[in-house]
Formats: sequence, C-alpha cells, structure tokens
Amino acid sequence: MSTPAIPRRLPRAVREQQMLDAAVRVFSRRGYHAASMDEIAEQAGISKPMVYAYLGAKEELFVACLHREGTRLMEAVARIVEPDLPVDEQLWRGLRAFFAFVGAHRDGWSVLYRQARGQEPFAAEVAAMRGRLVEIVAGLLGRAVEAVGHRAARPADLTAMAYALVGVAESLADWVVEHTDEDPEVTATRMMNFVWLGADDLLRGRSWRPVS
Amino acid sequence: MSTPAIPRRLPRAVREQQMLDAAVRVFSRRGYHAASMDEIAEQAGISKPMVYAYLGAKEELFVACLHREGTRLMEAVARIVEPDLPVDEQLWRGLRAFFAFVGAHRDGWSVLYRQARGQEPFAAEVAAMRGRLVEIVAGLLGRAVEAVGHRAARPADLTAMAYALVGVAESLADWVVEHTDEDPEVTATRMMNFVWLGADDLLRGRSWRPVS
DNA sequence: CCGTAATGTTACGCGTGAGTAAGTTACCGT
DNA sequence: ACGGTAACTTACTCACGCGTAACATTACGG
Repeated sequence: MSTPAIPRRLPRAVREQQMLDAAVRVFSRRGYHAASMDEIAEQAGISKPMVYAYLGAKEELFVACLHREGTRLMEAVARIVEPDLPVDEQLWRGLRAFFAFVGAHRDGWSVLYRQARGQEPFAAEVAAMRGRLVEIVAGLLGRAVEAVGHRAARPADLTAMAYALVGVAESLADWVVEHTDEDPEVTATRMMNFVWLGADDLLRGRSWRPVS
Repeated sequence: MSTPAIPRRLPRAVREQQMLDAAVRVFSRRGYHAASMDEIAEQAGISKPMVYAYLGAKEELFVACLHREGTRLMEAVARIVEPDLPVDEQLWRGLRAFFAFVGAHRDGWSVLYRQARGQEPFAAEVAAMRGRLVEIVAGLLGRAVEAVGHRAARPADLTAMAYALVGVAESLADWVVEHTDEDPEVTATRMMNFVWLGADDLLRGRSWRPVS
C-alpha cells in the first residue's frame, strides 16, 4: 500500500518544460538582466547546472522562451482563422483567439513584448516576427481592397495601416493583462468596433457589434 | 590672434545636459542593463566620477533621462493643442506635434518606450504616465460624445477606446523611427484617416484627408 | 594675488551572478 | 544483479561593472 512515490528523477522533456515555465515567469517578473539563473533554477525545482545542461546559457534560454511563446501564440491564432472568409470575419476570429491567448498567458506576452523588444540581442528577432505579421495583415487588407473593386492601393499605405492595426492589438493586450476580470472576447469586440468603424461613427453611437 | 581656446572646464548645467544626451544615446542603443556607466561617461567626454557627482547612480541617471524626455514630449504636444477646438482638429494637431517630436528624438522615444516599459523599477512610472495620458484622451472623447448629443458612454468604453488610440500612436511612432525618409506629417495624416474613418470606409476609398 | 570651491582625474574595492568541474545517485535494459 | 547512462548536486572560479576614496587643477570673488 505504498503510494508509487512520484519519482524524484524526471525525463528530460518534462524538465525542459518546467524550466521554460519557470524562466518565462521569472523573466517576466524581473526583466532579462535582473532575472538570475539561480532563481530560475530554484523556481523550476532543480539545480542550476541542469538548466545549463538542457537549455544552455542565459541568452539561449531566453531565446527558447521567446520561441516557445511566439510559436504558441501564432498557432493559437492560425488554428482559428480560415482563409476565404470576408476580411472583417477573419479579423474578428483572429482577434478573439489573440486576446484569449494573451489573457491565458500573461507572462508569455510580457516576455515577448515588454522584455524582448528592448533588450538588444533579441529586439531584432522580435522586430522580424512582428514585421512578418504586419505584412500578412497588409496582404489581407490588399485583397480586401481589390475585392471591393478599387484600384490597388500603394503598398506603403497598406503597410502603415497594418502597423496601426497591430499597434491597437498590442495596446489592448495590455488592457487585457490589466483588467483580469474582463472577458477577452469583450476586448476583441471593442477592437473590432474601433478599427472597423472608426472614431467618427463610434462617437455618433454606431457599432459594428454591441460590446456585451 | 589666439582663438579663445574653448575652456576645458564647463559649468555644471552644461555638463549635465551633455551627460543626459550621452546617457539617452547609450541607453537606447544597449538597453538599461547592458549600458555601462563607463561608456556613458566616455560618450559624454568626461570621467565616470563626474557622472556620479552630478546625476547620481545608474538608476537615478536613468530616471533623469526618462524625466527629461517625457517632459520634452509632453511640452511639445501641449504647446500645440488649444482647448475649445473640435475633437478631430485637436487630435490632428496633437498627432502632428507628437510624430514630429518622435522623428526628431528617436533615442529619447526608444528609452521612454522600448526600455523603460520592461525594466522593473521604471515600468510602473511609465505606466502611470501612460495612464494619465489615456485618461486625458478618454476625457476628450467623453466631451466629444456629449457634444454630439448622445447619452454619456460608459467610462470603461471610453477608456478602452483611448487605450486603442494611444496604441495606434505608439505603433506608428515605430513606423516613424524606421522610415527616416517619410515626413512625420504624412504619418499623422495616415493615423487620422485610420482612426477617424475606420477600416471599413478606408477600404472603400474614402479618406479624412489625402495622405500627401 | 591668493584661498577656496567647483571642476576634474586615476586607480581601486568589492558584490553579484554567469558559467563549470567533479562527483553522486537513481533508473533501466539485458 | 549489474553495468552504463541519464538525471542530479555541491561547491567552486572568475570577469564584469557599479560605485568611491583620494588626489590634482583651474576659475574667480574678495
């Protein structure tokens, strides 16, 4: 009648995930430099050399965090969006998935966007990811313009508009992080209203879809 | 006929500005932690103990940078905006001033927004500044809604909308930083079009004001 | 013209935290 | 049951960079 006594030794794959969990938590709390490898190891319930053995030095570890969180985010969104839908519907779906993800992975979001964008070795990588996203959105907008039957807009105009869209999403992601109580879906609705209709219509009381 | 031989010793006020200039440059390039006091001193053309004598330890120095750049930005915008103008006109003026400032002070913007928001001792202060700005914008929107003669909107709705607006501005500030060649005024126009009209109208070819 | 305060320098102490060497214990296939 | 390997630890080294003590020099008011 001895409980199987959970093994003190765990397989590598499991430990790696525990380490990444701990690292994301600590990086997001302290910031890249202030975070110490010792604290990360402690949080992971393991000793420091194991972290080095499995995930390498601090920089590599941070990149691993970035990569995991970034991939998770992209997949969460990609899973939901279906091509060949009208643009507003695609936006709506993508945004719901995005805010839901941020709401459920605050620390990951913080590492990705609050930390990495400033710290020099990583800023470039995040900028690249963001750039790809902006171009995807710009492409979407381009197709939408064609569909409505207009002359093709200048690429710079579309890219700038995509920049703005992505910016709104990032900013409202902070809103989601700060307002724990509010349903991410409500935030997605707010964004759709704002972005799709514009301030002019909005101030006049119109809405793309009611907020709640 | 001896040129007055610029004095090697300079008054405190001048040195302090040189130091802050150097600090902003180095902080923006390297990030808070990676920036070394030695490099800042060297960039300022002075030795390290002088920096400590005039502006204190690293944290105090960074706060001083934050404060100077933040104040400059606020003043640049406040100087332009006049109350009692219609909301869209106020937005337009404020945005022109904002993007012009960012275009002329890239490093300052980077320190303020890319660095400070992640680094723990400072994140709170920046968040507070940003929060005040959001509330100002929200107040503006509230007055606009009343002016159009609607029932007062819920505060949370206005604040969220202000969040989104500020987010667009921040994001397009990055656009300005990256596209050195483009006139900041063009960026301000892009933002007005996007924010005021919304994607729906915009994709159909309408515009608040042509881009160029 | 001289003292004194402001401006400036060189050279160092010292904590902190990244990264590692060497050794130990549990697990697992044969 | 018994090698061998994967999981794990303790206990260091060492560089880096913040902050300072102690000292030098120029300006300038009285």
